Amino acid sequence: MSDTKAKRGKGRRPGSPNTRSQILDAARSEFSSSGYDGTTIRGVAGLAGVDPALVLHYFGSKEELFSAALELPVDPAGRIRQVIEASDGPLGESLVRTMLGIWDDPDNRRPLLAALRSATGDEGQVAETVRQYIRGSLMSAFSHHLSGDDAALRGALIGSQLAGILLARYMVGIEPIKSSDAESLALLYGPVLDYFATTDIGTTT
Amino acid sequence: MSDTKAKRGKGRRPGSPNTRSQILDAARSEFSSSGYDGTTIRGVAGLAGVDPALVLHYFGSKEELFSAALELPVDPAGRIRQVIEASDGPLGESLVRTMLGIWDDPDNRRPLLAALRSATGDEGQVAETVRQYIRGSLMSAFSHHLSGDDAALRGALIGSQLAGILLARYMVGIEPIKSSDAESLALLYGPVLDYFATTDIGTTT
DNA sequence: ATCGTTATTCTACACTTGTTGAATTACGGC
DNA sequence: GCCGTAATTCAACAAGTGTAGAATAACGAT
Repeated sequence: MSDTKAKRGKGRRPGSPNTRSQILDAARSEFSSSGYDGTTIRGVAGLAGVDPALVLHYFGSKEELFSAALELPVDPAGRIRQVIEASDGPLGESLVRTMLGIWDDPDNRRPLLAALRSATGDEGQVAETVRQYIRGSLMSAFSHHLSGDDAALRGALIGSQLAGILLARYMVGIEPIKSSDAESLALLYGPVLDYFATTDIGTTT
Repeated sequence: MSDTKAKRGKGRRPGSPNTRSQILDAARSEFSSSGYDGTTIRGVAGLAGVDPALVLHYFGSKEELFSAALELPVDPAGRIRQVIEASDGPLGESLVRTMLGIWDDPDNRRPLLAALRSATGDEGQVAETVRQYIRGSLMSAFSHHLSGDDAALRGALIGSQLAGILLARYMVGIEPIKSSDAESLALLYGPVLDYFATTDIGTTT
């Protein structure tokens, strides 16, 4: 409680070397709140109380740091498949509930936000990777268990609805969606998802 | 057709001075595809075939250039109010149709994308302005003509659904939403919007 | 023809960025 | 106690950024 201005010299620090995870934590925080371009290695280092060079000593470059920060604590596509398989009734509510459960967990929130920010911005190669993941794994998780020709379309409809929730709740912060509890939102959006999943729709190009 | 390598000297150029709008056009293009941070004045200048200093001669700074590029050719909130007032029946379809009409117009697409990108990224002051516009004018345009206590909630639900469409169609590019024609999407999403607008929902905090 | 005004470029500055290499200190095994 | 290895900082570079000021050339009015 008394070393606020510790001006330490060069060499190695004594004590427990959990520095690497502190850096990762700081990186997640910065990436999720400022996006890829908006995040600077010096900023991450400062937040972790560490020299910028150390960040690059652990992770080789900014891109690698970003990839490491994106290593999600959960596998979203997997969880979605679980939910879809484990419910035979209307699954809309469960989907919303599960998704919000994941996003409301502070451990997941920041890396997920970082991923979504990079997918909606345009930050080169990594962003495109995230987008391909969304288009590929995530979307197929939605549509895999839907029958019929238009499974892809219905999966996309579901995905777009969920994406709208994320945007409103976590990115733009629209009330009352931002502050509602997850259960209320599940009840509100559930029927719509079921509608998308089941309703018959004409052929669409 | 033969001056591809024109290496012109210092002074003023002869001919028509529509340079200012060319710069604005280039700026819209860059901002919408690369976001605020990703866009460089030199890049804009290069795209407009002009010196970087000229950009700052017309618009005083990068932020002002951004604001100028955001000057939308349409007033979204106004159009929404129009649509809502001018239809007494189910307005879901009309809403989607109108919104996609605006976004599919190439004149609007880029500034709108630039705005949305800045709202979902975190680029400081201007981004916050856009977000406040969304939370304020846009949202109240949705909820203004809905009766009852929960008008704000229902407006937010509608807004989140529309936002999901934008994200899927224009930002991440999820098929088949990306390539469907506007009319099909209006038919698909319309009923859901009506559901949000009319269905009775319990008190939510 | 002259003159102020405007459009345009050139050059340069101060700053921030990602990244590198050398220097310094602690740790762990022998 | 000694030594390789890992952790950590320092100082610096090259590149790119937004921006400012001076210089030059064309325009419009008189």
